[in-house]
Amino acid sequence: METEAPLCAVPEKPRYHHGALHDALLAAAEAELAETGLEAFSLRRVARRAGVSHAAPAHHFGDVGGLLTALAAEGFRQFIAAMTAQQARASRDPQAQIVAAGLGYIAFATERPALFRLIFSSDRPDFGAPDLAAGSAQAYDHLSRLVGARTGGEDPVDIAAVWAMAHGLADLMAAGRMDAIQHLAPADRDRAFAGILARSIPG
Amino acid sequence: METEAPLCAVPEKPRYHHGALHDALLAAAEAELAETGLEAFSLRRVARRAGVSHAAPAHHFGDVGGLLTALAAEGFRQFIAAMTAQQARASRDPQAQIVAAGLGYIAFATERPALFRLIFSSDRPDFGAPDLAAGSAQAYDHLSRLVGARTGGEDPVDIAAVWAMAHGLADLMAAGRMDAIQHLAPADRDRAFAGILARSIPG
DNA sequence: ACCTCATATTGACAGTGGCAAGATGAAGAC
DNA sequence: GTCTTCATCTTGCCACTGTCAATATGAGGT
Repeated sequence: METEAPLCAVPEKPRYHHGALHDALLAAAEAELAETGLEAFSLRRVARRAGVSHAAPAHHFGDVGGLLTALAAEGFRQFIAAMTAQQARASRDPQAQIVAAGLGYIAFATERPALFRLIFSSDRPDFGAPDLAAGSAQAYDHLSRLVGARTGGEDPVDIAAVWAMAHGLADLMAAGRMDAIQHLAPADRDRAFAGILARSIPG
Repeated sequence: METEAPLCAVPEKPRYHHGALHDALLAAAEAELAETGLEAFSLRRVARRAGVSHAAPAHHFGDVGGLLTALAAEGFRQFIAAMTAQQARASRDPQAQIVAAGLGYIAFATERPALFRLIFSSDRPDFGAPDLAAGSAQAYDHLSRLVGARTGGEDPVDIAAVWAMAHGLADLMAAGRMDAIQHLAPADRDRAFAGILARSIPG
């Protein structure tokens, strides 16, 4: 017979045993976070969005902190991906790579402000959890290597300078506080950011 | 008879008409915010701390957003005070003043992380409210003038660079993410911050 | 056929913000 | 003095939240 195997990752029919509820809940949580923001985030709303009972999320993730921890780990993966995406469009020059990574940093914060706040300005995820800690460390290492390629050694202060400049621009953009730059056309904006980011690069 | 008049601003006896509940609630809210953080902030806990009924805060501030708005406005005043306090200890040189303001920025974020997040990384206060908007604008103007004293004109991009560097360091410190610098002795830490802040100053 | 047990649901609990209705008492009018 | 007014504060209620224990379901192995 033709196999009715799960060709689609998200089955349409409401079944008691969902089968892929873990991933479906993560997707619903990410959508919910993007729409309602971190501060209005609710386990029960996520459950409703996924079309599932109100206690299902807790079963898979323990509690709201567990779900946000999983979401933050995924957030760090997307965060690193945003940086590498910008780097791929830039030249191999170490300085250009650092600037590009910074632009990716800012783009992520601007396009996914709630996720950005979850991974950088929230106490609710458990940053000691292996998955999340690994993501966080990987993000730091990524920036660290970029700076190292420029300076030769990996001086923590040099790394902190580059990191803080990118993070400051990103966080202020996510919060909508950079009026002066927010109103610029995208190309002008990126030029302004690139110029600012360059100031933080040692050498 | 001896007058039992309110010599003390905060009466001890529980009276139906508190008299200074507005201020008492603000103080309780600030303490509550510092202890439990922004994400666990609760109107009812504030009310309990102030020794008053659970609905009293809403009467004075409308809703939780109103209380947080008032708290954020007070936060901006303390934020500016933290910068000016550091500036007073530095030389009159424009560059030194900018660095000092940055150190005050960072000190405020480090010592009052919850308040810092309230004014920079929260959607709960109403930033359109007159008091709060004025505080926010005043903080920007403060930094703007400092940069202007250094460069002559007040180029928004120059201001953004200085602001973002200070903000990035402050936010990462408030989140406890700057491991490399967090472990330094206070004096060394300030020296490192001063060096990094200086990189963002134009000229 | 039967059993096992991860998967998901149901129902309850305390806690929360917000609202309406009522209680209190300070301040002014007569 | 008494009476009225009205901001202040409380009480009681509602819907909603996260978490827990108890229950129902059904897929896979024996």
